[in-house]
Amino acid sequence: MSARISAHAKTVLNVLAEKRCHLTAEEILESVDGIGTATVYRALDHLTELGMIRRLSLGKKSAVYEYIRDSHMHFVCSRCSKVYDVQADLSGMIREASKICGHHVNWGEVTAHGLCSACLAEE
Amino acid sequence: MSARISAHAKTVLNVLAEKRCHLTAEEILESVDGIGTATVYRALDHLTELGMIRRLSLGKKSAVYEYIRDSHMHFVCSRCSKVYDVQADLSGMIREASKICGHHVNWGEVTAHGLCSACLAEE
DNA sequence: TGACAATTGAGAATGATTATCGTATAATGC
DNA sequence: GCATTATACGATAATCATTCTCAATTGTCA
Repeated sequence: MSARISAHAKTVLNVLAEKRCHLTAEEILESVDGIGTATVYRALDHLTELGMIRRLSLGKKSAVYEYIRDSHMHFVCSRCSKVYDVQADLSGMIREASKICGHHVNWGEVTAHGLCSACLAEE
Repeated sequence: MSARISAHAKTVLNVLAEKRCHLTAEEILESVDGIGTATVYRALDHLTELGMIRRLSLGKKSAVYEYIRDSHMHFVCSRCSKVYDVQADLSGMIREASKICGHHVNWGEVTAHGLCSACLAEE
């Protein structure tokens, strides 16, 4: 893996950095212009390997990618499938996990599942 | 959704309960006999909705399912993609998350990513 | 400039999951 | 027990995200 970042990969990175949220490959594909599908997927893989973005599998659908900014967790509604960002400092938990599990932990992913307040109100 | 569990769904549930680990739909399909693909997927969906098993998207490949037993987290090696179970009581964290996020949290999923000790040794 | 490596896009291929649909089985009312 | 209805089933087609292939283009650097 080379550490070089092609112009197209930079564009993809900028999209993720500017829209401050998780996007699917398809959403990224729509917001850039004149970049092919394979190239977007390749850029996402490359940036993930470089540790500049993260890939998350939150639901049954496509994976989402997000620019690494601050430590936060996700809440996924089991009913409407909407994903919410939840600000929470996970560093202590990651450190803890690292100690327990006996492997070298780079980062941690915390996802809460349940019923979001909007869906709860409807019921 | 009916709360009834068909004979085939019971078989699927038993497989997950006996092998005490996360299995893909395909692995389950292989270890049962005379149950069609669609039926296994239907059973997995149904059991997930009933809250008897959990669906996890841990890597880039297929989803895995696990019988709900105790609270633990997962470690996924970024190099070999192997998944390790890590015993850790997450209840405190879930409670915390519930408070912060303002939604109704049913369960939480914690996944650590990094280099497993086996891969670390090889490098 | 020339040679070799890396990147690209179009489209085919893959692989997991879901939908369809005719049949089989189970549940319910009588 | 029998008729009626709802559910579950399997085979297979369809879908959809993602990856692969490959020829063409572009970038790198001596």
